[in-house]
Amino acid sequence: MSLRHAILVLLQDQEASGYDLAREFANSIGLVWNATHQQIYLELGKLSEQDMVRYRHVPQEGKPDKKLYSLTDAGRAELVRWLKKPAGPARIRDAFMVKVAGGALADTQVLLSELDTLAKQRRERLATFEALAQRLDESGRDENVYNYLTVRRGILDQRAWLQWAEEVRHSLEHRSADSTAS
Amino acid sequence: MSLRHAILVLLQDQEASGYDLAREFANSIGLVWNATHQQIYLELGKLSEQDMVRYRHVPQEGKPDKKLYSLTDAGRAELVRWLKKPAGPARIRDAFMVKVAGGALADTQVLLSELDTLAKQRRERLATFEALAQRLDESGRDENVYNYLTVRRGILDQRAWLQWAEEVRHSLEHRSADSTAS
DNA sequence: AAGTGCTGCGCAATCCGTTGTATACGCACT
DNA sequence: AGTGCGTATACAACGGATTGCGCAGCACTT
Repeated sequence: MSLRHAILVLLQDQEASGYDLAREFANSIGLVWNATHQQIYLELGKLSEQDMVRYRHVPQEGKPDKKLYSLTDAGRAELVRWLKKPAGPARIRDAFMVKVAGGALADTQVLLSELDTLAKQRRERLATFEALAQRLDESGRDENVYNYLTVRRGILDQRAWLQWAEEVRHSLEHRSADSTAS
Repeated sequence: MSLRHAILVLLQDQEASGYDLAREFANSIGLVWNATHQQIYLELGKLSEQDMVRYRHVPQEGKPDKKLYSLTDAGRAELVRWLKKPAGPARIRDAFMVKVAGGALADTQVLLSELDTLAKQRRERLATFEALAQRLDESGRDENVYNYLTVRRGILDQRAWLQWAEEVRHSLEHRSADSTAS
């Protein structure tokens, strides 16, 4: 249960609305921890009840009003406390990998086309991250170490996945050629 | 909601007890989809109510009795059906990565020691997977494609993570040397 | 003799997360 | 004029997942 801590981390740098956070969870941090907007608004509600964050109402023109949240001292303290104790193991739910494992019963063509779709997404992300890494590298290095390392993780992860995808394509195309021939 | 499908995939090859499945979820498949024994037993219960799996009671000596589950035709049909429709995006919850992102507030030494612990686990897994890959490679290649690809994913993933860990160590040790000196 | 760990199954409570629905306005496209 | 998209927040219902607890016997260590 540390969606709350992920939110606190994001609010550490800058104040943000629930909507802003949702976007960040869809991009950068999303590779590491995902959450939908409903979860985020709910958690922000709890956090502000517990005085870990505060918000100020910001009226806008042409757009709905928003609430900009920021950390309180209690929130920062909670974050520091959490950072000290060991993190639990990472958890993943990768349905596509489950499919590959059960591939013997699957239609190879279906798997291949899904692989393509996913590979495309990964390539896009990779490009985004590489651009981001370069920007971070140029403007101040040491100040952004933690952001930089996070982005690097994203890059290495995408590359590893894409390399694996190549192997899969090779194996499956080989297979489908066999079965087409027979 | 496809813990059920992960279970069906595992039962595709061989009959297994809930306990066996739990072990597999802690090892091989665990990298891709995780589940605890309570979840597994619960899901096996539902699956057998819905006639997707059947079980036979196997008394044992010196050990508790067990139930060996296997797929029914309905279960196999459900699996095939599921394999056809596109998988949702992968979801992850990696608390350690959240910590790195929030590293500015963290104690560098704590992060480094946690990194070591995780790296050790990853190295062990990597060794296990590499051994497994070699065995699969030797005994029949094409029959085990899907297992082989799954294991390959594990290998590439561990390697990417370990490479990243090197970068992190480098950056953080540099940092801690700075702060010690100042 | 007591503690620890492995094999094996399971219930109950609670919490987390997903999905569906709702509201509200402006802008762009068709 | 209608449809869809982006900004912005939020509730309700359901189902999935975690945590805590419990039982039971054998093997091995301390």
